[in-house]
Amino acid sequence: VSAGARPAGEQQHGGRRRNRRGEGTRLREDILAAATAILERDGAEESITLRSVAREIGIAAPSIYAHFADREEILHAVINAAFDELVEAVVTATAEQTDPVAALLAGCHAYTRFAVARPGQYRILFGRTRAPSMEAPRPGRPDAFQTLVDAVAACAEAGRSDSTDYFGDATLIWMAMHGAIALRTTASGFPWPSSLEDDIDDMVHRLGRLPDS
Amino acid sequence: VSAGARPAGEQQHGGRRRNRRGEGTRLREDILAAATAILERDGAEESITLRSVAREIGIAAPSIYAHFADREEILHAVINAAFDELVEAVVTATAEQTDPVAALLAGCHAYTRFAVARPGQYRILFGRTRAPSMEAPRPGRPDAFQTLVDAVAACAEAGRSDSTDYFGDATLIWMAMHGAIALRTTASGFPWPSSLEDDIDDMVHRLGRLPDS
DNA sequence: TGTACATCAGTGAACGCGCGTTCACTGATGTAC
DNA sequence: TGTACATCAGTGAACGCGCGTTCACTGATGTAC
Repeated sequence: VSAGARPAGEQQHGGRRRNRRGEGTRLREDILAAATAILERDGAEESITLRSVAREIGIAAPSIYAHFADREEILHAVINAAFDELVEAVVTATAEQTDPVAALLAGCHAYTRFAVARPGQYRILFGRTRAPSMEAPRPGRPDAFQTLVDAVAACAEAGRSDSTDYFGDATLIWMAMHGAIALRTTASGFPWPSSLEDDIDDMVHRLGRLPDS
Repeated sequence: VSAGARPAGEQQHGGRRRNRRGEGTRLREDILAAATAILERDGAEESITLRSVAREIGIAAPSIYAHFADREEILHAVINAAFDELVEAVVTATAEQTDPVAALLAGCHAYTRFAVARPGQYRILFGRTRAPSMEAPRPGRPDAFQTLVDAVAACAEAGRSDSTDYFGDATLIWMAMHGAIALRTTASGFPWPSSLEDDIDDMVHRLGRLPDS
């Protein structure tokens, strides 16, 4: 096949243009984005393979080795990116509210929204056999769980919650939210009597000891 | 190698004796038991393969086809067996108590105990992308979730719970329990402030609207 | 301005592996006569 | 009681597949002179 038989710029692997010199790191971002897209598309972390990622981008599988040592390193990068986004969403939503109860609820809703909007990423964060814990974040990075504890504390100190064990009650809220999210995803045939958002509200009110739920 | 070189009864695949005529169904049970053992041993449903099961029992992989149509059918059988055991544990524990609050708590603790004792089986029940729902049990079989709803109702009718929405509150309890169990398994690095059993108690009390938690 | 050359981004063929599944078979067990 | 034979439980070799990873390579891009 002569070069002229192809429209200008079309390459073998799906039309991707080779990066110019010095722009090699762009492929790294493409790989990460492709891995995340695959994860979101079919939900299973196992479908992120070197070959599926390469196919998605339109490159040859070995090209990935210039940017990641092995498959596991791609997964770690996906997990870290997802974690960063989740933390960002929770922290921002909480900080936007001035009323302490509204702040607590906003943080919890942001957490839930992330999980519902990106089930694959949420699952790879908290559905793995061994998951990254909510604590021990990278130093300097805000901590989503501490934000939740602080939000409960703020409610109590404003007289809006009867909680006396902020860490403990925040833990209960986190667990309950996770269960609500996970079962909604998983047991989709169950006749859920109310919306997920309402369930989260109820759980936060009762487990966070907010009066008049 | 002459037959005499082997101790009597020793077979190629790990010493398993061939079943006698009419006892062919015994291999079916062996396959199920092996699949369950593998699942419990390394937690991941993907490690149940025709070959790993065959290895575990000491047979040739194709022998499985006499008893299961394909790999998926083995998984279904494992899931059904696990579900039966879970339901049995919950229903029995609930029925053993006469006090309604004690009955509700006993059922929840039985659920939790099953999940902790058999994490692989619990996970294959409720951690899959598509899981069997708690409702729609096989006809004639007791229903674990209905048991939970009834237990909440019994508490309310005895004046021991302020619940007015038995189904809804039972759902919240189920979700919260699931979250507590799943995160304990998953985020093992988290500094859990209390025991899982205490967490379950707190959740049941607050979500089931039992006074003096 | 032109050209030789180093560099960088990426390729393509090949490897060994474990998998689900198929196929033609074997040989011990029990039964009919 | 003895023997031919049907049946049943299971075997072993082979298939095609997708995978992670390795290896020697290619050819466009930019730079030094």
